[in-house]
Amino acid sequence: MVKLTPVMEKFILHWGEMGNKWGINRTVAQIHALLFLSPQPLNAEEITETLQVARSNVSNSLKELQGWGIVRVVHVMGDRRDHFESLKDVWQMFQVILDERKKRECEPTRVLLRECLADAEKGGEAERYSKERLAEMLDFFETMMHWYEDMRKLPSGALIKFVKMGGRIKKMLGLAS
Amino acid sequence: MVKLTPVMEKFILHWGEMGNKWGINRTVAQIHALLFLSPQPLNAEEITETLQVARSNVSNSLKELQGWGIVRVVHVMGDRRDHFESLKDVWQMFQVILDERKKRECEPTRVLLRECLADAEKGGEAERYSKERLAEMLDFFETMMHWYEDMRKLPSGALIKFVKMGGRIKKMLGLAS
DNA sequence: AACATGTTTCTGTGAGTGCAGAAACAACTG
DNA sequence: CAGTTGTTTCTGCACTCACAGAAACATGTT
Repeated sequence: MVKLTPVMEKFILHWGEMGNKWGINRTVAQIHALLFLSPQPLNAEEITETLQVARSNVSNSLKELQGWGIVRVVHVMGDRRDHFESLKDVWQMFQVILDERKKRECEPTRVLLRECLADAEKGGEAERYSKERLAEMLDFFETMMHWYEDMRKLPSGALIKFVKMGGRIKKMLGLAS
Repeated sequence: MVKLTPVMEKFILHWGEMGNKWGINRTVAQIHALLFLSPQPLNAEEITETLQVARSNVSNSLKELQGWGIVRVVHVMGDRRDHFESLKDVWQMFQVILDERKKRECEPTRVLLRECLADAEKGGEAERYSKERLAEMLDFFETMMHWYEDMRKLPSGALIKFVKMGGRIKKMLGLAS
């Protein structure tokens, strides 16, 4: 049995709320938080007991987390049950989440915007204004997505260094623009 | 009466779905999409008719959108009703949305992480591992938030230029790191 | 093959939200 | 100051989603 410390409990509950606001199921987020804070991989049974949720709920949520790619199965010697562990590297974790959201939500929007623009061509004058607005929207999406892909490709060390530069970016831009 | 073109309808429906996935009420997102695509400001009545939702729903959603700061009231000569218009600049719009989500969701998380770390100090050995993990998480949040604030401060032209540089960033980093 | 252990899918219930329509409220107009 | 028009808040229903528990399904063991 995993005994939650007060800090763990506090964080897990908050993470659940957060997840909720960003469109992620509360239990899924809680399990993620638990695994993130757990020094060892946990099996489904332990998660069930610790969070006091139904076994089936745990099972489904774990599948969801594996689908996102931030939790994976590992095995413990002498125990045939699956154990689960979260990515522990925060940078990597958010990178994976962003990748996934980009794929699930941004790509389809980009596709739809392209379709809309194509349709708008045929719509003549009636669609003129929409076309303008949606073209800007599409440009925004494509720009941001490209930019993200470029950043994504950097070796993670470089990316972190870059982000941590913070204010100094300003000067660089002064030169570059 | 505002007649929706096929393109408008398509986009509005999609935007509603999208909003949903990111934790934003469907009607709120739809109204936003409608105002975004509308060449003129619309009054609540028109929105009601166009989207076929209850008047009260429109009223509440508009208030929500104003709370986010992406829709504002304007007045039309000879008409005492409020009219509403969306920000039209996509960059500005997303900046406002990000600002708001940062304020509503990231700041509180940062605060909570700080509290957790303080609590963990008192927890001794039992909280050691949690403390490590949460410290990393906090570092991530603070780094990203600072970075965002720095970017935020750039004149918007510079920011856009910067993002559009895309791949060339890589070279700059080569020099800078 | 029976049993034991673990996992997944299915089903029904409950909680939370979204939303329509009514009622209350405010602001103007003649 | 009655009447008109417009806005906001309230109330309750409906729908969705989350989730518990049961049932079905696997896999391994003796």
